[in-house]
Amino acid sequence: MPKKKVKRQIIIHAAIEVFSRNGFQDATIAEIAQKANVAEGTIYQYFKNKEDLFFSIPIDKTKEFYSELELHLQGIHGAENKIRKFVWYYFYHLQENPEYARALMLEMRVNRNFANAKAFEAYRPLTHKILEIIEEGQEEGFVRKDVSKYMVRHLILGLLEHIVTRWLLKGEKGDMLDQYDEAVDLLIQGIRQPEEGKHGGTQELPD
Amino acid sequence: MPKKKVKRQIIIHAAIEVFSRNGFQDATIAEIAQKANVAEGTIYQYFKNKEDLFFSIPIDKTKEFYSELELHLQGIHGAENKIRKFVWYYFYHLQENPEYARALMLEMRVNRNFANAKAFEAYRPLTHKILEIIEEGQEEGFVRKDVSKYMVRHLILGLLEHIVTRWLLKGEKGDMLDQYDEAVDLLIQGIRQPEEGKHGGTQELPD
Amino acid sequence: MPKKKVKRQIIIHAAIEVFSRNGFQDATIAEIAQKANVAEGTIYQYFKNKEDLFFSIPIDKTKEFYSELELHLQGIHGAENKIRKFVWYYFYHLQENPEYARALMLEMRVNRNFANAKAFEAYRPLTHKILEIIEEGQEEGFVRKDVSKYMVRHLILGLLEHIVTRWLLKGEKGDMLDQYDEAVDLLIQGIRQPEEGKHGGTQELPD
Amino acid sequence: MPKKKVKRQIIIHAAIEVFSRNGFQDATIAEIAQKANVAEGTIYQYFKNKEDLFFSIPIDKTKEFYSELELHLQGIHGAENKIRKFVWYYFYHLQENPEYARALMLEMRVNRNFANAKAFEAYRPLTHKILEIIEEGQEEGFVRKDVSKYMVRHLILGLLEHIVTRWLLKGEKGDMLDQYDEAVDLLIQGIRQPEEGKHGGTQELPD
DNA sequence: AATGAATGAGAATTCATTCAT
DNA sequence: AATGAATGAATTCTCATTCAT
Repeated sequence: MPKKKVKRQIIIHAAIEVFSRNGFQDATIAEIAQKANVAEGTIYQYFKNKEDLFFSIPIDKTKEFYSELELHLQGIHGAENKIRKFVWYYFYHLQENPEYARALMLEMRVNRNFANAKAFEAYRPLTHKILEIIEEGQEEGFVRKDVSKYMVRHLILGLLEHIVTRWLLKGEKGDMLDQYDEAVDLLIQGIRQPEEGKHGGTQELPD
Repeated sequence: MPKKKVKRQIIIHAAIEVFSRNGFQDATIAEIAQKANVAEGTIYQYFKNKEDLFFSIPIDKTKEFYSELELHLQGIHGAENKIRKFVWYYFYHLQENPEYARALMLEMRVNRNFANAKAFEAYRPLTHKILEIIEEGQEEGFVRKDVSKYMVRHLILGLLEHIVTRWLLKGEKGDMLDQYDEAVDLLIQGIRQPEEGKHGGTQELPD
Repeated sequence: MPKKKVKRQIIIHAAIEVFSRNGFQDATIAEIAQKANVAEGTIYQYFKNKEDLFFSIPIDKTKEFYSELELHLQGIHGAENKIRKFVWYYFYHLQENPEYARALMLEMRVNRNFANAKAFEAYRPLTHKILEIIEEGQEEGFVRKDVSKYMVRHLILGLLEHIVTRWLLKGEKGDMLDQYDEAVDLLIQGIRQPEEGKHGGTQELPD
Repeated sequence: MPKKKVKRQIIIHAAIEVFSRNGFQDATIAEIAQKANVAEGTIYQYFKNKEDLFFSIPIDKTKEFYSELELHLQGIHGAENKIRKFVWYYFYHLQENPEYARALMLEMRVNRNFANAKAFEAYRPLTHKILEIIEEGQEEGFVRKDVSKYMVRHLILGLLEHIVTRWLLKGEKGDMLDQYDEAVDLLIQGIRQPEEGKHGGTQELPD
């Protein structure tokens, strides 16, 4: 790896730690620089400003997340299994990278500028992947077709993000993977195409 | 209402607007004071500090949210209908109060201190309510019993929060209630107790 | 004088000293604050920023300059005498206020933003006054009419500014008023309407 | 020209542009380096520091100014004509080199260190030249002898600098040479030795 | 000679909070 | 109770200069 890239990585690594511990606003460039063993000014050689550094985190980390996810999905057939794997890997990866998880869930996800930033682009492939799997599932007949694939994705990501967020706010106690079975169970049942002649449809809301 | 209470309300109202527009860190006491037509010092007569003011928002607003929700749930029988109503009202109320929604979703929900704050207490009845309904559903036999009620709640709140958050970040465009039907449909299917002899259980994850 | 005004004056006073000693760029708010015996933040209660403070100097000081000049011109008749007085007072006042002189000549006068600033407006009456006197002189028949009054002003102000600037750069040594006689003599001869049948007009430039 | 000299020239050229556009303080070595197509470090091979580079501008440019002026003065007889030529060339040259003019008038001329710097030495021949012409004029009997030659120079340079400075601050609009006729007219009348029996001397200032 | 990455001192500005009136 | 002037700590970012390659 070229030297320039290496130092960039070192800074990003330090940034993840500091941002994740203190949040964007309370993190200081001084501390990041110290952690990265570079002068404060050096950071500005690599990143335009604090926000640029902040948004560079997901770019790098999400690429890593995504490419590893692809690996894990290799050789798996059927949307159901892919979704199970996706859910499992989601928990697994964020649990292994709690600082990245915190930065992502507690900072990026609710940042007003994130959606505009180039950082968001890096996030795209990931959200697109799950959509692809959902589409595949709908074609297979496994996933409900009467509900938009986007809503299906909302259900999946909503549950995952909710669990991860709570885990983070509670101090990362316990093993998130313990929740894997129930979570995936609920999701699969929620999104699957009911077999013929199942239950009698949904009731109308009276009010 | 006593005069003291009124001024407190005025300040909170101004705070919601300012916090919601700028986020916690970028909101200034000066602006809130101006909006509330009081001197900056006055705010410190009613609230210990900026964070205290911030966390006082959900206390008041959530009480309002909760008591109105109770009203809407009056006379509704059966967990399914109650859940439908809950979902509907959740969307409805946050859509009607976008500034509160923003403060709640983008600021409170991910704030490290929120969970500890007394503000969180105010939030309890609400999250407890949905849990109650889930329990009722499990007793009725409508909601799956093989999955923890907490996980069921994660599914419901996760989806709702996810949809609301996206709506906020996208600039509050469109009517969230348009998504109500699909959302509730997915949820209900996901959490309901399958009838006897339905599908063949969940597959095992191969890997 | 109201308290607020007083403190403003104190700050401006400190600012004149510091700006004049170090120039705009090398002057620091910290030093000005210290000299004024206020906290750094206090300065920002009275002035928008460093430049605003800087440009506030001439506003106040020039008003003072102008009103005293008016006093000195009281009771003087004839453009010639008024011009003599103007020149004399110009030297006198700047010599008595060398810090203001330095700020004005070495900083303001060449500042790209000065012309746009509101500070420039304060300067107007002064430059307008001399124009008025020139006009009066032209009506009297004392000042040449074949040359634009603006050019006449350029001649007068050019000489004065040049002398003051050199005096400042040389370390404010000596008494500028020693140069008064010669300076005013040259100026008067330069701008006066020649009597009939004087010299043979100007030669043409050969090249 | 040796290669070394060429690169020095390139850097100075870039420096003139950047200093003149931004002023000394706001000009950056980085930008100058970029404009000159050299690395930042390279500049320090040719100049001790930023100020040294800054003060090197007049050295080179003034030599150029001076040698061209000498050329223009060739073959001109009589102090009056020489002064006319000097004035004309002053306007002409600075108008043709507005960036140099800006650096000279708005930066050098008021710089506290300029007078001490070696740069000032380069300026000498120029100011000495005009003094020489004035002396010649006094010997000829064309220029007033009752006024110091230095004051005469103040008058001339004061007017020229004033006009050029205003032209620069107003955005270099219009042709300065349009002002040549009036300017030189005023100057010539101001400095010329009055013929016998002219006006009755200067009045005394009453106050 | 040329490079350009690294440095780190330095300064303006903001703003929550206090407290005398 | 209300005010709002005063505070000063705290932080980002810039940029001239150096020096190893």
